[in-house]
Amino acid sequence: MKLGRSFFARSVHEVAPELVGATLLVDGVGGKIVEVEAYDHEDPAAHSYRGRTARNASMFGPPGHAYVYRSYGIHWCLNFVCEAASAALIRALEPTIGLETMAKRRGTNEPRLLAAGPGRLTQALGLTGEHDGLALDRPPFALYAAGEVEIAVGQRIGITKAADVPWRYGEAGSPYLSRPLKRSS
DNA sequence: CCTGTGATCGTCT
DNA sequence: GACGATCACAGGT
Repeated sequence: MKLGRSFFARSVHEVAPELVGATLLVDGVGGKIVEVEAYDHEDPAAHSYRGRTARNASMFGPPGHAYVYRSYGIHWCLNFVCEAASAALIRALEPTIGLETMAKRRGTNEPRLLAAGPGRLTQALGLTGEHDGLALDRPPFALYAAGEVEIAVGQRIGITKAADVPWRYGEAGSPYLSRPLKRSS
């Protein structure tokens, strides 16, 4: 089942865990989402926390669109916009389709290193700032609902503000996570 | 396994 | 002018 705008027009805290196990393709290349983090409007760690700016405009747009931003001046990071200026950061994929393309873009043949981390993931999928604001239910994006997956929960990675909340979700035991997660539900 | 560091630059203060 | 929702690599345990 394809994921459309209605799927994303909810709280990011509902949407983010449901994205674990979903399939994400960009121009037919991608795999299974295994790691996601939630960022909401009242969250000091969220880009939308201090209101709308040129960079975060997509977070204030309609749900079901991409928010892509540059990280550390080097990498790109992909988010799925949810309701109320919130977004889910897509942190890791289990590569399934287009392995050769991803390996070429990443410069490695190690499957584990193709998309384990937000910067690696965007590089593997060929995502850049040009994809910021694009709808997720139209090409080049394709998104399919998750099957049965055991979810693990933990603290978000790489932030200093609100670092304590358990808003990181992943597939328990997956070797494709950016970092391990403890089993929970 | 772990910790530390450099790269690199747009964004916001 | 400081600081990142990161990554790769180096070195020590």
